[in-house]
Amino acid sequence: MTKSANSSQLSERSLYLFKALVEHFIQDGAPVGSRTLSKDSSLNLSPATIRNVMADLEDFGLLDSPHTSAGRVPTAKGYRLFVDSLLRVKDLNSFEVEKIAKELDPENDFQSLMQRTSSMLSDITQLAGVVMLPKNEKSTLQHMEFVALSGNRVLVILVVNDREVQNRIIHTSRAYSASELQEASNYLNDIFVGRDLNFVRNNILDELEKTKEQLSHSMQTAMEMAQLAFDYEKSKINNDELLFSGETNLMDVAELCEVEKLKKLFNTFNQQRDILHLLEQAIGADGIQIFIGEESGHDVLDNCSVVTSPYEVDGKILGVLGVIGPTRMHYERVIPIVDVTAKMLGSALNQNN
Amino acid sequence: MTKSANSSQLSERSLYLFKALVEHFIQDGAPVGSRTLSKDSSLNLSPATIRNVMADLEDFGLLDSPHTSAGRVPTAKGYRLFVDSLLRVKDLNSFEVEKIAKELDPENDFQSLMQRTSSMLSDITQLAGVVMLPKNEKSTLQHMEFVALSGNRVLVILVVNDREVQNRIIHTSRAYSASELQEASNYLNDIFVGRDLNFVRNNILDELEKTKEQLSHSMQTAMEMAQLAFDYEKSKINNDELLFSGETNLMDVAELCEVEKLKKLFNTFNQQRDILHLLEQAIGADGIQIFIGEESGHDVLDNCSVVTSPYEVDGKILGVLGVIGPTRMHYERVIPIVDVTAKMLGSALNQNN
DNA sequence: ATTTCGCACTCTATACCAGAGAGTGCTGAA
DNA sequence: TTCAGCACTCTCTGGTATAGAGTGCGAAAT
Repeated sequence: MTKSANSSQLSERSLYLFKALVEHFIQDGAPVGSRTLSKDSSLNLSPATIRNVMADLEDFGLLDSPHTSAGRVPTAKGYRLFVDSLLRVKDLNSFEVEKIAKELDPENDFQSLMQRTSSMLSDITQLAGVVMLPKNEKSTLQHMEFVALSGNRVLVILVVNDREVQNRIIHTSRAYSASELQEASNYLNDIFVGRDLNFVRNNILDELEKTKEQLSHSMQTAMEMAQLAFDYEKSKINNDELLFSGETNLMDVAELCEVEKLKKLFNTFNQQRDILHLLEQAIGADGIQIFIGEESGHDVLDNCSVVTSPYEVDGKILGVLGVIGPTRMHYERVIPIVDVTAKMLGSALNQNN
Repeated sequence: MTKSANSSQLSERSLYLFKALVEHFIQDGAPVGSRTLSKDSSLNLSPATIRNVMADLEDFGLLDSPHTSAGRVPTAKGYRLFVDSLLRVKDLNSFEVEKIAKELDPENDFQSLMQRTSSMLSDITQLAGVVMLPKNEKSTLQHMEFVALSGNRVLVILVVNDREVQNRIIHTSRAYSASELQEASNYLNDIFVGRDLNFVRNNILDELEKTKEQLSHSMQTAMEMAQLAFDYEKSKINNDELLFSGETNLMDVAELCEVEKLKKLFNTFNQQRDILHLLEQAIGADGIQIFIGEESGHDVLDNCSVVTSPYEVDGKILGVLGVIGPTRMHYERVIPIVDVTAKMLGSALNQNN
């Protein structure tokens, strides 16, 4: 102990044993004792020696024992060391790559591509999958269309960012004819196509004011349309920025089998807020990022790890996807899955772009 | 016992006691014993007498005892009798009606109205809410629009049934200009607006063939558009016909607190199939319909009841909504909530129609 | 004839105890 | 430095005893 406490580095052997212990624990879920590890690891050491090493590892904060006679389990810090330095990631077999590729067929439209990505992640890992939809901070308006409905109602359709369609119903002061609406939309399209949506929202009235002299009739229509359409937009809260899948898989996880914990976790998923916040931290990361247990800063995720990766098109990061599971998960398998999925989603989006 | 076995009718007093017992059980969740009931019910009977009555009720299949010394619980048949004949439904207080009305503001668009209905149901009952979206068997096409995207891609927008917007991306053999697309959509709109979507799907090519002589250029464009747009339509599976809310509320229900059961239940929700099937049975019902425990025919719902009501516009039933909870739920409260919600949703849909 | 009392009986839940098993830490010898 | 030995700690399991709740039934009371 004196030695290991002095040296800030752990010996090769200690690390080897630590790795063996973590792998063993990930496999079994039960605290690992010295006897087990002695048999298990290829270096022939007696349980007693291993106990010494384990005591050192515990001093370093890498291991913990639930109680005196229960073997050791890795701490969050331990997992951190494990995934950062000791883990050797497995390559995916061709069958798995095939499966991912098949699910992420670029032929799918945007929304269903996202949906498929999420459920594929949960399916293949048997954990919970999550996909953050692209933040549309820089949404450019591509097309605008008005359709007359019955009553004094008009359906507004906005095509944004070359793929996304938003629609909403507005109530107008009077009924408009199809041709009036056509005229108004032509007019507005001419001015605003290619502009940022926020810009449109903020400047629409001013812009229209400026060009008031022109064709006053279609102007009037356009004014009302635009005003109503973007009033609505302002009040709209987009509450569905995350797509979850396979939450029920987590019910099989022994660490989470208390109903109370599960409830909190599921509620957190439903609220989205906390998870969104977490994933936003990963958006800047260069590739895979892993949040282990308490590291995430959210109590509900205490026994959970989140493996994330941003996905990008043309080098621009659009969003983040990942997998949520117990800290005791098969990182060597989950990590490449998340990695490959992020890359494939990026390229699928690129193709269908 | 001889007497009650002979007479197929239960005495007034037995029914009164039965009702008291069910109410007591719904309140507490614990099997109800003779002593408790004797104190509780206003008619002054000794526990022994009540025991006799309870034995009769058990013979009738209305009660069951988990074991010899545990008091009685209602059976599914018992609940049936209770909700059909004994239950006195409470009126909602104005506060609750207010709340429902507020959530179901007709100003909301169709999709969010449905979403709000579901979450309001779960919120107000503290159980799980479910709303079946209208089956669009008779979808009439109201408007059709093509928007050119980058690459050889075209965004197809269909407005259906005066409220619903469907959109999809098709890949075309070459790039089309905005004006070509405009021409094509004008052309197709002229022919098909107001027709049933199935009709359009099946006859689109024939119809176009018939009018081939006319303007051959816009025809060609229209042909390709139409074909691709509705090919896609054919392959599309609408998997989201139900909107669930508040599933996690069920985690508090004592009867379901085993993780295994919860998992099965949640999976059933996700698959939608079974619940959809159940709700379809309620679509023909005249008003509130209740499925109690095993009656539903799905094992996962063994300890659950489903309270449903169809909602309608102009006397036409559009779909079904309801609440899923433990058999031991406060029917006298849940029933009017479901009832009022269905009516209010109907009128909200009517107004925004 | 119905209701009630008394009593024996059944079943569950809880606490307590003992023993087995797993694992540790420490000491002293190799 | 490693390791065998040993005392110790803690959990888990099974058995037993006991209290409590509730029943069913026969006999007495109304």
